[in-house]
Amino acid sequence: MIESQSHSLLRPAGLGDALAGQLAAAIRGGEFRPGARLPTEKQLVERFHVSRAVVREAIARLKADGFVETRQGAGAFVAARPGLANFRIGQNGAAIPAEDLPHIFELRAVVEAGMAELAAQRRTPADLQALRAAFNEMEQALAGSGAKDGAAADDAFHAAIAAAAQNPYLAQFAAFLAQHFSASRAVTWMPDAIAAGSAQVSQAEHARLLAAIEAGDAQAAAQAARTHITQAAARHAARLTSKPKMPKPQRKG
Amino acid sequence: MIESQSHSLLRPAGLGDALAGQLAAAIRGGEFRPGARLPTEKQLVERFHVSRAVVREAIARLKADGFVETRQGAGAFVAARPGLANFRIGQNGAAIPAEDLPHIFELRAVVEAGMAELAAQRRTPADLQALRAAFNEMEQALAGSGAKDGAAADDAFHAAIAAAAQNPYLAQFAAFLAQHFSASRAVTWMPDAIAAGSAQVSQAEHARLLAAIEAGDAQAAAQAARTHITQAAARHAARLTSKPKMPKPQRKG
DNA sequence: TGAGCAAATTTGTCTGACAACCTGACAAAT
DNA sequence: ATTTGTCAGGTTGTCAGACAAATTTGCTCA
Repeated sequence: MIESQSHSLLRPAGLGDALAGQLAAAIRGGEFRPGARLPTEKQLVERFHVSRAVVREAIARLKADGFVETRQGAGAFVAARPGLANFRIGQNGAAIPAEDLPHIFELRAVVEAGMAELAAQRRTPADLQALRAAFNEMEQALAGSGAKDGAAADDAFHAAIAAAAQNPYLAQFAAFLAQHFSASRAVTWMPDAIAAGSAQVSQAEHARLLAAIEAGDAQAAAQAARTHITQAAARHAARLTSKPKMPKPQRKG
Repeated sequence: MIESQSHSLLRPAGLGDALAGQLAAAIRGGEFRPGARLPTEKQLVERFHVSRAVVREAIARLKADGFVETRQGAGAFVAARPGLANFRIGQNGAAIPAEDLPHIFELRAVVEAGMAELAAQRRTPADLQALRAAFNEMEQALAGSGAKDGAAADDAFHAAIAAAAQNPYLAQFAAFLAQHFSASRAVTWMPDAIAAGSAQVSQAEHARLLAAIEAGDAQAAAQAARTHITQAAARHAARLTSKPKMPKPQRKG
């Protein structure tokens, strides 16, 4: 019988989702080895007391997640490397455990440092222009011109570094990692954080990163990126401990 | 009308898979913005001339891939960051385009270098023991003792480096990247490749990597890892161009 | 023992029905 | 004028049954 996963303030997941989760856990737990055939749809229907449609949806999810492959007439089979078709941070929808954060930021530091190094080596005049423009927008956001969105400029700055590195996979992976912390970056650029000087510290790190890339100094760029992410991790951790300060839930419709 | 995606030597994908691919492409292509509502199931049924079951399976896939979120009674909505819940190399089941390989290996080099650096700093006596043991197994596979599986020892060697780095996310991501090239590593340790000296070159790179980690020399370890991956990329590329040499398809039941 | 074929089984797709939920419009109350 | 409650229509979630396409199994025969 499927155990309903109900998120405290959110809607319960559907049966298909729940069954997929259970089957994935069974595969991960070694109940089915790579290449092994899963129970037939009919068997799953009987075992879990759900309709065939639910079973098929669960299998569709498992296929998307790289856990199984299906062959019409034969069955569903555990993939050669179940679940390794995707790289994912954390479990579906669940918050990242706090004890994982240092490891994730360290992974980010490795990736961002490597990317900054390549950016310093490969940047074009157009890249530098984009970097400068984004940097200047952040400067204006700091000066309180009010018309500039610091967080968006921060995103643009990092996207420009990624473009300068000229490796789309590095860029995608860095963006993938960063999007897990987009809320933290947004907080960095809120009025209270700017007033508290937090954004200025971040911007000083950006300045060092920019200077190194402009100078074509790969080592300095890597080091500046490493420091920036290390400090971002500290800022993020500080936010987690200084719990609900919830300044203004400025919600844009 | 759904265009059938048929893989040249593989079975055609189902309609659900094909529809999911098209909807994902539409979302990626900007046809639906984050937060936008997708056409209703009924509309998709009419537009694509498929049954509702196919539509639902496609949506289940898109949910698993992080492209959409559904709310019962309301509809399916494009996720805040569509497709970014997972990081994936290549498209589902399709071979990685050759022109992407250099970029992927470069990403691997960045990650493996960062990991080797940490391993050199954090390795324990037990780590060194595991590294040595794996290295010795590869030596024996090279000497032709026959009882040792070079590819498995190669895997174990890299797993030991990952363990020494003491960052599970780095380890997982490195393994994720490496599994896309597991066939290439297996070829490195086949009798013909050993006879041709290819495995010896790889092992010499392992030796430098091991020496640097044993010496606790982080810079040398990073450099040795970078070189190893760069050479692995060259070996992989050479295999792609020297096409079907297909020595012996030794298939283990 | 191996080849050929029919029957059984399994996945893929379609169709129809009902349950649960959502949204927008409108009425009633404050 | 604003807030709350109700309801109709629409949408997703689940169930059930039927048939098509592909694979596996079992049986017969040379």
